[in-house]
Parts: sequence; structure tokens; C-alpha cells
Amino acid sequence: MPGHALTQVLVHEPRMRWPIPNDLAATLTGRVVRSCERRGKYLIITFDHGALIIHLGMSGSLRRAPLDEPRRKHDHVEWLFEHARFLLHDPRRFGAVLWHDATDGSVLEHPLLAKLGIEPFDPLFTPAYLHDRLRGKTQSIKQALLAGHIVVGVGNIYASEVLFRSGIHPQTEAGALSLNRCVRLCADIRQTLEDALTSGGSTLRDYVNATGEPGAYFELHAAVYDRLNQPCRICATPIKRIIQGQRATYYCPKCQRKLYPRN
DNA sequence: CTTTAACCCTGGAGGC
DNA sequence: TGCCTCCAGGGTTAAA
Repeated sequence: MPGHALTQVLVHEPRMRWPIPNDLAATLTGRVVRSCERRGKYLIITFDHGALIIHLGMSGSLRRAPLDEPRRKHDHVEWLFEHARFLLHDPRRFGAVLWHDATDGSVLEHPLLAKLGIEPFDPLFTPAYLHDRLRGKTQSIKQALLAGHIVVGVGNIYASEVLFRSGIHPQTEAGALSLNRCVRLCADIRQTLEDALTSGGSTLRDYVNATGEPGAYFELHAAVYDRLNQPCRICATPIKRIIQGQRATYYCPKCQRKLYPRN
């Protein structure tokens, strides 16, 4: 919608992760969208006077809907243009809709964005960078990747998938990875995400496409994720499931060996 | 400073 | 059919 003006903004349910600003409609009505960007999993819709920051959390979706279609349960926000309408739908309300005023500096300096890791397809994301940022960390490599402070885009599914591809045990101390291991890991993060993009994403049950069509549903062909006790696709060893930081991790105990401590 | 546990919320799945 | 428990893709915050 860059170049188009909002005609109306309706907030039906402001109780999201943080309350949606009660003056959001006043802030946006009549304003022209300038660009639509992304940083990590945050969407950034820019205007001349600031930027809208949107996060979909775990259950959120943003779709273009017909102008006359009735609102459904959990459709919390509507953005209306002269000939278009967008709905934010989020049953669990883990998502967020925030306004960043241009007078507060670059939106990338917003507290939620400032400490995000590098984009995985940025040329600056290199084995040396990864190795340097992991150095000294006692945290597990799985949690270090998932945290998003080093590299963004690796969510809970892909953290397991990436480590399987790299042959790294998820409980490996992050700081114990050699530069050579980081060479492999860096490439496998990119390759795993690229494969996922090529196949249209790997969302599980709640996926709808940008127009809300339920038909566009992509089955995840995971190597390990959600495959507890099923045979490893490489060696047929039953896949294991553990909990790290309250999140499930899946791995093959044979293909992903723990590292021996090097003295 | 880094790391960990609790928490936000609804709904689907499975057991009884 | 209903009621219960468990689990879920994300990320912040307070506490250790």
C-alpha cells in the first residue's frame, strides 16, 4: 500500500502484549503509507511522521480482506484504505501493535529492535561473526540461536532443524563451538531458511496466506521437529525431545553428538 | 554482566 | 457430549 492513505483505523481489542495506543486511529487516519519493511519478525510500516511496529506473536496473522466481509472473532484491528482493507487476527494476543514517533529518532533504535541480531541473509552474517558472538557463552547453542540477539529469524522450529543439519547437539555450550563448526552452522542457518522460503514456509496448523485462503497450507517436512520417537531420516535412530528454556527441542542423539571438552 | 523462570492468552488434541 | 489436562510457532520482564 505504499503511496496510499489510510481512510480509517479501527481498534476493536486493544489488549495485546502491550496495550494498543488509544490514539492510534487519530495518529494514522489520512496518513500515507511510505514503505513496508521487516526487521527480524517485526513488521515496520513507515509514514512521514513515524512508524507502525507490528508483531504477530505465535498466533497472529495480517491479511487483506474484502471491504464488506464481516469481522470474525479475534479480528482485533482494521486498517482501511479507499479500496483495500487489512485485518489483524490474533487469538492468543501475544502480538503487538505499537507506534514509534519520528521525533524519537530512527525506528531501528526502538528498544524492541535495537538489540536484535543480524539478518541471516546479510553478507555481514559470517562464520567469524558467529564465532565471535558465541565466544564465552555458557548458554546452550539452541537457546543462543533462539534468543535472536546474534542472528534473527531462527525460531523454535528452525533452531532444531538447523542444529540437526549441522550435526550439533542442542545442549552444546555455545562458546564451545570451533570456528570450523561455525562455518558449517552459518551456512546451514542460511540454507535451512532458504529452503523454507522456497517451499512457502513451514507454518503448522494456523496458517493462512495473505488473503486468508485456508487452501494455502504448507506441510512442514521437518527432519526432527515434532518427530518424537520417529526414525531419524539419516540413521533411523528414534528422535529425542527435550525442554530448553521452556521450549521443546528435537534432535537425533546419534547424528548430533555432544562435543568433548577441548582443553 | 549473563542466564533462567515466570508470564502473557486462546484453542486444539487427547484422555476419561 | 463434556470436562479435564497438556501443549503450542514468540518474546519480554523480573529474579537469580
